[in-house]
Amino acid sequence: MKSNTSVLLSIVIAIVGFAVIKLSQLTIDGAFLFAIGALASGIALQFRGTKKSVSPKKEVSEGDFSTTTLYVGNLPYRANEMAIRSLFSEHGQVLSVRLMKDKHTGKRRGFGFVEMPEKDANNAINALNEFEFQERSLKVREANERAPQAESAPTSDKPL
DNA sequence: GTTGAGCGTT
Repeated sequence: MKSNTSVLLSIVIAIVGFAVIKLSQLTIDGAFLFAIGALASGIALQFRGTKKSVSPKKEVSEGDFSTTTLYVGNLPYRANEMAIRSLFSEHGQVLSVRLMKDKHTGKRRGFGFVEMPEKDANNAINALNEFEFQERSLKVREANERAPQAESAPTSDKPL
């Protein structure tokens, strides 16, 4: 889509450059060189863009499988996200780990959220709930849904 | 630097 535009742009630049150089009483060879150079650069850019557009096609190994957010409570204050991630990774794939910290002081509040696929989530709950982690009994359950998401910017509240 | 039931940010 955009590559076509860039090629078109390069062609336009080549033609315009050709005309300008020709009008500025330079040699025809110079105008040709300019035009060819512009075209070549445009084509080269298109090739690079194509290759780059093909390469970033990894990740998304799970696709849009149903994910469950787990609430993890009674965490030791010295626990960090890496430890929690590695601990939950032993019972399923961990998509994300978030240990909630106080926004004012930045200190950990002792609980967090772990996002996993549903099957792994149940497995992790059964395996890690009330599991002794660093002298603390973990509390793992399904997390309640996040705060009522304010839908975008309410410019005008009008029920149709 | 502390504390110990709980459910939360781009």
